[in-house]
Amino acid sequence: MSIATENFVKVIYQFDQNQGLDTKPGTIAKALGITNAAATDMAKKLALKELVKFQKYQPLQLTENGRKMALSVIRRHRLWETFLYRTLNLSLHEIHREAELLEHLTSDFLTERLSVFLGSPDVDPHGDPIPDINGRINSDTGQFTLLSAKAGSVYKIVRLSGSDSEFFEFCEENDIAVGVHLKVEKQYTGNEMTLVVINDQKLLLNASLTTRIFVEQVPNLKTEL
Amino acid sequence: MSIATENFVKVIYQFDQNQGLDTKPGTIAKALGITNAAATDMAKKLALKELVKFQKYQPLQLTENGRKMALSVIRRHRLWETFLYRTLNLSLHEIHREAELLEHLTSDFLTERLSVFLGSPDVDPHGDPIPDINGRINSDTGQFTLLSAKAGSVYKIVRLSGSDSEFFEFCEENDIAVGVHLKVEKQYTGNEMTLVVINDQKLLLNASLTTRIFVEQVPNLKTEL
DNA sequence: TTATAAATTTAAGTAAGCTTAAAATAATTA
DNA sequence: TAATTATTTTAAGCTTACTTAAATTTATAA
Ligand SMILES: [Mn+2]
Ligand SMILES: [Mn+2]
Ligand SMILES: [Mn+2]
Ligand SMILES: [Mn+2]
Repeated sequence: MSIATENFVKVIYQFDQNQGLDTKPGTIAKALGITNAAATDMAKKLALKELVKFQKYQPLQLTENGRKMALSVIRRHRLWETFLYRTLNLSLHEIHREAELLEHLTSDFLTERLSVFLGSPDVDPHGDPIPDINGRINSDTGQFTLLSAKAGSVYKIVRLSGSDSEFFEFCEENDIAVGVHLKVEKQYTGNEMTLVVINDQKLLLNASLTTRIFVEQVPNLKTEL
Repeated sequence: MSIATENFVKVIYQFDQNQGLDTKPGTIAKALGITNAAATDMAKKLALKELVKFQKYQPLQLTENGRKMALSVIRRHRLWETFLYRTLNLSLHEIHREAELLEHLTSDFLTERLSVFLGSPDVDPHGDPIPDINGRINSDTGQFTLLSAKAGSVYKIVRLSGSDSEFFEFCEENDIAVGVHLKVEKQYTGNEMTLVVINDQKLLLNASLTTRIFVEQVPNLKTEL
């Protein structure tokens, strides 16, 4: 399938995952940098190919085939990210930018060689789950965002969710990385601000950050650090 | 530029290198798997973009910009081949097949990171020269094909030129590889057959092979092996 | 509830990159 | 040289992936 088609089903899948974000043509169009008209047009064409369910004025939905295609693109994307991060030492935002292209011209053969070489990883360097060869993906991993973390607890960062370089640069500069432990000092619920401590440094994070930093409970370390 | 354009200027460049092969639309068309009409069409369009010089019924020629583009694609191709060969251990024909795609969606940034990681190689695993970042390529390296090698001399294989898997499989099965030494036993000039010895094994090669195996003189080993 | 704004869809059109069929030209063979 | 064959070019048409502009529908606000 074409690059345009692969990108199209991928953004539908991703917006569909982040429940709440609607998958009407306008949303897809903005994400892809095309006009609304083009997105509607594409949706109709992909409906004929049975990749997308299209009903006028309704949110777009993927068919089973569309979902499979999206997961296949995402698998290639995240395997490339892992490879570029580990072997070429690219940064968290560089790997995303390059994988956004490489994902489209990678054969099944190369994809599986990459996977084997990397030891069949199930998360990429951002902590994003890598679908397996059959499109199965590890959801429901007991992770949640810093926004809903409890004050006084220690957590392990397991995922940095995003694609813009500013976010990743900020994380890098402030020791926010997958695998790092942090303590939530206080939740300023009204203003959606969160005070955390990482490596003895205090950081006051707003919601645009805390909703993109996913953490996991660290049971036996609650009082340490 | 588009994938179609990159492939188009690349084959013109390559046919132009192998002096003798003409670069009329029909030749390009066959190489790309498109019709003659499509090749003529494309040639005209690329002439408008000043990548190709086009005169009815004449061989196609690259402009300076066209040549630069071709060399840039070839650089990306051969760096990928080197990378896939060294890190993922793909075979000589697998790396070609994959690089044929990857060459088109690789940013300048990634290209140079690849190059640095590999130690700025100047030949790929087939022995093909890798153009530098400015499009300079190491031609005239004192290499020649087995067809024109002298009987009784020892040579080092420096290049296996081709793209079909059958050729590379044959080479692999018979210890014909870049860096390997061989002795030319006899040249059957009339029938264009060459008898060589590699690792104590005698091999009788026809012209379709000897024209694709490039060797270099090995001055001090003439009598050994 | 109605007016207004926003989003979506339709319509018409474009460029890239192909196709087949026919016409023109060049190359080969008799 | 003339006739035949092969190649190249032109012409017309197709699909994909977009665009802008206008019409339609939905969502929001008065
Ligand atoms: Mn992409
Ligand atoms: Mn990722
Ligand atoms: Mn290619
Ligand atoms: Mn090569």
